[in-house]
Amino acid sequence: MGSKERRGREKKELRQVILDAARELFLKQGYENVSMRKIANQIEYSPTTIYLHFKDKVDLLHCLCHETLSQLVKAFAALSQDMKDPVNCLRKGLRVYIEFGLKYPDHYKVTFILHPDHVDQPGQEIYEQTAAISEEAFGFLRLIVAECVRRKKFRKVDVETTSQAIWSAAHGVTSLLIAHHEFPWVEKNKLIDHLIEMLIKGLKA
Amino acid sequence: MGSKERRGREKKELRQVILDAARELFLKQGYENVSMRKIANQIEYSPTTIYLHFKDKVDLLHCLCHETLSQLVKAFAALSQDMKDPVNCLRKGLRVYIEFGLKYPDHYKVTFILHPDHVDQPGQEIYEQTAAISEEAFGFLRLIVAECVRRKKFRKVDVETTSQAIWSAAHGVTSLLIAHHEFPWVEKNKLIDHLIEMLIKGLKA
DNA sequence: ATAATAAGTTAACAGTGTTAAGTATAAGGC
DNA sequence: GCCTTATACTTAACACTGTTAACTTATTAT
Repeated sequence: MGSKERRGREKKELRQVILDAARELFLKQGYENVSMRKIANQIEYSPTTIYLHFKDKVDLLHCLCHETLSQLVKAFAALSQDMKDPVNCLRKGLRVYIEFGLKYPDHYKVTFILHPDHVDQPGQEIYEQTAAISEEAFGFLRLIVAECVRRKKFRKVDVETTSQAIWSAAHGVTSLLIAHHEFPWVEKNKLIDHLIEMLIKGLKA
Repeated sequence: MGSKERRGREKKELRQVILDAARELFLKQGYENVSMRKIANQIEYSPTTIYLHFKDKVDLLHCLCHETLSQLVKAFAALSQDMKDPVNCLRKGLRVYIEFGLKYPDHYKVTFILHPDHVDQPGQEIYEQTAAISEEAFGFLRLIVAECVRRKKFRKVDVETTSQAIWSAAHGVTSLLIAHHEFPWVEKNKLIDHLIEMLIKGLKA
């Protein structure tokens, strides 16, 4: 009867329980310092149960990554609805991006810092999915920059080059703050704001 | 007599052999995928011999970073001799930094990208050394930016914050060009120049 | 020659990701 | 009801990992 549906639902629930436990542990202790056994202990199942829901440890991280990337895209989508002030939209978008990275450093690492060739094998489903959603996210930046140029808020720069340069800068501060936390950084919000304003001033008409 | 010196020299030689093997393996397979046993196999010694020269695996990575940073510092030192046009000096310095990364992507990866966050344990000798040489390299950038502000080529920005923001941007484009080779980048020199000019325009008085 | 020192090794510990084989339990057909 | 079959989950094991302690071998100094 409906028992099949119930079992399928229970399976999905356990899957989510694993994802939640894994995310919490990854964020608290770092991906490398969390073992499958630790996750299993947390949810009070045997280690091998995880393998009934995920191919391996990397797959687990990728699913988390996909979850959070989707959130990033959603945040961008919400932002680009209101394009009355495209420059401010860009400002907010960059903030969202950088803070996303700082909030989910492990996810950011896998998606944007680690050599994708090491982690992903092209052709794998999860790889294509991640690539697609990344492209979708970058599309928002391209859109906003184009709007800034179209409305002559920015001087007549090449949209693609500018978008890539802006992404580079945003990625730079995000990844450095994540990876080199031993460096004597100035107050992080001050640094981020300064970088963003610098970029925008460098583009203004 | 001189036998003590010879033994000391032989010890240093083996140390360098280990470093070279480790760098090659780290670059080819990634830090996490290279075991002490793999390194030991490569140099045809037992795994524990490495521990006679390095405290642990992280120490090994730190020493490699130190080597790379020294090279970069030397390049910067040559540049900052001629400070007649500080803005152009900054331009050139950024070019040197980015092209250093693109020319020696392996070195750059190990030092600035691969750098795992659990590596840093304040109090350790090698930590202090790496921190010192990083500070030295960064000092050149700080110096140039300060000079730009002092001579009123730049508006009155905070030197430290600006320097950190500039480094972030330079690191961003370098690491992305290295790591995300599959992304449809515009012509790389165009991208680099555009970013540099954007930064400088955003700072000009 | 003998004692001391250093270099390098072997064996082991406690941990890792992952797989194959086994067990209990629930579902479906008769 | 009973039997078969599929599912959920566990146990045990494999081949690794970084690292330490104890041991052996070789070289030096007295």
